Amino acid sequence: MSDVRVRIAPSPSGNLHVGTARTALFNFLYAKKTGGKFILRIEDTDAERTSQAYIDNIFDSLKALGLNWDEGPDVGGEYGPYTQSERFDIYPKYVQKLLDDGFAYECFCTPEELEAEKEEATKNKKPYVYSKRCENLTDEQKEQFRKEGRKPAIRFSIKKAQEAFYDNPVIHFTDMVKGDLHQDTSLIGDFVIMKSNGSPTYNFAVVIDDMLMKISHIIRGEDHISNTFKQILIYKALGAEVPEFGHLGMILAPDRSKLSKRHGATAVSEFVEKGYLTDALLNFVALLGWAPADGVEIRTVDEIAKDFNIHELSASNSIFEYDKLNWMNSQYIKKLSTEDLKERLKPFLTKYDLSELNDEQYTRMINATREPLTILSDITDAVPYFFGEDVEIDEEAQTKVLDTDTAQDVLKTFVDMAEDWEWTEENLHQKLEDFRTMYKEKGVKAKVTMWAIRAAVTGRTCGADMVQILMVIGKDKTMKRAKKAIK
RNA sequence: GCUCCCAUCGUCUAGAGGCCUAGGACACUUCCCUUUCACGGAGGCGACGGCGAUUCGAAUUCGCCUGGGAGUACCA
Repeated sequence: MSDVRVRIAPSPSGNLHVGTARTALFNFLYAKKTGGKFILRIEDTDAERTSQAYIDNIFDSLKALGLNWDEGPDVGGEYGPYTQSERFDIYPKYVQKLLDDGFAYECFCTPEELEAEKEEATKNKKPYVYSKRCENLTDEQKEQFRKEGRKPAIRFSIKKAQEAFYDNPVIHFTDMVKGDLHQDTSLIGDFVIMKSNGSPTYNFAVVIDDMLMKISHIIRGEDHISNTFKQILIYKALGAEVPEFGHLGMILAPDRSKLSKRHGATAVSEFVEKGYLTDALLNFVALLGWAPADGVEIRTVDEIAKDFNIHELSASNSIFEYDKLNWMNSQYIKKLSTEDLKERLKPFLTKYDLSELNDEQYTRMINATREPLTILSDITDAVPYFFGEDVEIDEEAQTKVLDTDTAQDVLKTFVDMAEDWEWTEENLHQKLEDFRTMYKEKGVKAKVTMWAIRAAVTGRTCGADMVQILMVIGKDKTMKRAKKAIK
């Protein structure tokens, strides 16, 4: 078996999409599993839509996901350059070869003429297939067009290629995930491989690049299936070895439409900004189409790679549901060390003055509030009461708790007694327990007792463990807030 | 319109003729734990799109229908 070489070839017309990330992951896994190479190629032939910011975003996102490439624009490699726009000078040679071998021809049709053909086809409810009117132009006719100032595009002759390599116009290939796939080539129009401005089209450039980069397996979205037939014909016409193909189902939004901006985040970087961990995102996206044999869903890329088999991927589309991603993210957050979490949470705490807390207090706050975090940004609204002298009392805490006679009584007693308490974790734990017991004997439920203190000190009816809160806030602030809540 | 792909709980999936009164995970829900929220633990709800065919036997094979998705550019 020849060396496995797979690639991810994003087009920098946007930030790295989660769908692209999943495709990259499956390629990466395949390379890892087979000991092959994973290559990154930037397909920026459409200068109009390309921007450096997007290229940077693609690099950064892929790196953040840990999908490191063996060859690519930045790291180089034997078969560079790995940026398509830097490869423009190598395509004409292959166009010429196709021209010489009769697999391609010049087309002088104007956009208007092409448009008219298309309209005619739709009017007659016929599928549009290029008329091939330029396939057998005489030299005189070509000369005439050139005199008119027309510049030719180069089209690939589907029929010539088909007849040269297949007995039947219906051609087949075996897809690694979908199995036998077929297409009637007579329905494929002679597509342009080189635009009149001299730049190659996608279908041509990919083949040349994949061929020259010795890509052995092409794993990509199923939206490329129709391209695959065209590309196979080009490989054949060029006398090149046709790689293996594997087409993945698409990722759809919950409404079954294409995952787009209106559904929320679509780019990996957007998920990160929202507080998703790249490991969780990658793990989640791996499960869209792949299932672990042992049922253990939370696993690292290495663990996935061990059991990964491209032939076991699901052939169908899958829907991107936040519920499971959220759950997975919370699981990954739980596994983070305190030190790690402390750092990762800082970007989401910028609205607070962290200098109010020393390291011990900050650590304590994080440990006390980390449990319910689904995404890192949840921390923002979970900790306001740890900062500032006073707290904002929310409505529920005020009316349902602080306004009650019981709460007022509890607070008065608390203020009296706590004045003498030694402010250590162990002691507070004991004192509060005794406090609850005392009230329980008066017929006040433990949680009602605690609610009063919590409402006064945090302004809320729920939150982190009270002992931890008191430890972080300190005795002075606690007493101050408690007194303030007493009417 | 035409072509191609796909089709198991709401979602992600296991299942490659009898092991399936269809398994797991998320979500939802009940209970337990508990100073609140949560976490955790134990349960529950919940699916083979329809119709034919093959077979002693079909979620698993075949056909048709239906539904969903994709492609149909001198975009990638």
